[in-house]
Amino acid sequence: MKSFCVTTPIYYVNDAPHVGHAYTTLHADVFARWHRLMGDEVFFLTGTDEHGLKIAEAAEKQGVDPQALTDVTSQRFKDVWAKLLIQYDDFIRTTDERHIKAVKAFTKKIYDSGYIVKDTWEGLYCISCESNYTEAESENGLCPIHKRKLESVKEDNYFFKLSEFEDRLIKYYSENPKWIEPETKYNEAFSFIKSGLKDISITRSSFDWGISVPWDETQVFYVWFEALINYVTALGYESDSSRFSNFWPNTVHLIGKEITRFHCVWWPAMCMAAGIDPPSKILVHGWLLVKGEKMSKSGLNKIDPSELVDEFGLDQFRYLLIKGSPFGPDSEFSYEELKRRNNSDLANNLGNLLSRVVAVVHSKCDGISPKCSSDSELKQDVEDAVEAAVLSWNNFAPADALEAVWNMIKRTNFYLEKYEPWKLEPGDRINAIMGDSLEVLRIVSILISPVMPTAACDMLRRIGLKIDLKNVDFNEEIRWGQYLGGVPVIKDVPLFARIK
RNA sequence: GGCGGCGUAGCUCAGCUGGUAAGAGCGCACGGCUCAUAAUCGUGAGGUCGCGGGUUCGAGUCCCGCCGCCGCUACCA
Repeated sequence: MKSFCVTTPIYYVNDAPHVGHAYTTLHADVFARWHRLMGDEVFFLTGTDEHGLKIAEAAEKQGVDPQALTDVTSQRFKDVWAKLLIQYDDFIRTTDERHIKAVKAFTKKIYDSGYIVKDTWEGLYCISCESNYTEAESENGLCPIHKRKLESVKEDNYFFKLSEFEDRLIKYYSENPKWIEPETKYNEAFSFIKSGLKDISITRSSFDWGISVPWDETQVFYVWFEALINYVTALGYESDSSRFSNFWPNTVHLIGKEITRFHCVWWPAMCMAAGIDPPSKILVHGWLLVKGEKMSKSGLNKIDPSELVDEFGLDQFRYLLIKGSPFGPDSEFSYEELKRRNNSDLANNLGNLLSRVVAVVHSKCDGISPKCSSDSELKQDVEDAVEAAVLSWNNFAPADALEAVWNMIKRTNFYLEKYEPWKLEPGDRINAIMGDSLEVLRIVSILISPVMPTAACDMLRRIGLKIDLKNVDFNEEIRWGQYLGGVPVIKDVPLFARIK
């Protein structure tokens, strides 16, 4: 059995879940569901990142314990994922005891190998921004935003000797040209590495909401350095070697483009330092833009995924998010576009196809489905579409996979128009046409099930089938000619409602 | 400043190593149909492929310059 592991970033709990988070997590979910459908052993990991200064400050402001605060804010993510039917196998929190233990083991290993050393961090700090700046960013020693003088700050910290991994990273990148996709992000990270790497400060001593350094209790790890380790924590690093070796390094990380460097430069070096292989693949996606602006916590353009689920329906929202924004480039996200796509792709094409097929079976076949024919003229188109969809799924291009499926749907609407079964007298001809149409619907429902799990089941129910999609031999089930008919076809409300 | 990307029909975008008459979806217009969720099917619109040069028998597709937008250029979740 093949294994497949997919991860999302762990989300910083300072931020309320929005469609941007949902975009990443939903992609991970459909990839996981696709691989489960293929019969692979799947591990889908997500979670929350809960340490760091910002959380400590927020907790203090509210007069609560940071752990109590993150218990609440972490739960918000779980709630949204439940609403979106995100089927993760594990939800890790960086405040979990298992993570703290794994971080200590992981970093101790690096420390013992001599790749973590103590040094002094010096930098420029803006009190208004509460953040550090580099010489290059400062404007004559002034903060580029507040135009006030930057303070020079010094702190004794531990440093990760990233510079020592330059050659190994270059070698790794050269030997694995497809390990980061899209290619532009690979190039970006690679050129960053080739331009020379500096050591990075990985601990803080000015606050204590973090994981303490095992060999120096006066310091805690910088959130990023610690957070990345979650990926191996959950897979059983130093705690479950059989699971770990089963899923690592054959793991796919899904990330947004803003965190490319941490994942594509720091993380592989950290793995090398700790003596494990880097992950096999990192997929970088762009942003969802609202009127050209990134949807983010700081902007006012945050969109709550729950509201869209309420508006469009669960499966509709899942489809719209996957189909509307290809994985990779930035893309515009608008309510108008969602509505249009919902009405044309879902209501008019797929939903209406189901309705008209069911209606004709009722009016011409007494509501009992005919068997499909083995030599339908639809057969070749369907087989081509299946092949294209499978290829796209395996290339992590779910929007393209859906496109291929919709070609089958359009083809079938055309097929009905061509033979006008509603005009024919009941008989073999009608039976063949309707049986073939039902067969397409059966195959469609299997192919869309990773994206629209409940709609897929509902379609199967309506065409009189009881297929447990959790337990099918995909290659067997997807072949043309399995719709045997002879079962009642169910009339019901439209599968997908039109909006306004 | 350095490196890289983008600018194709009203909208969102495909167009790999240059070569059948510039494409798709949506929207729009007209026509057909009436089984279906005013759904579906057909036809169409006539876009200087950012601008200006160049290479070539032939260039969205290669080269140069220009304009506009964007990303990366180290510690922001």
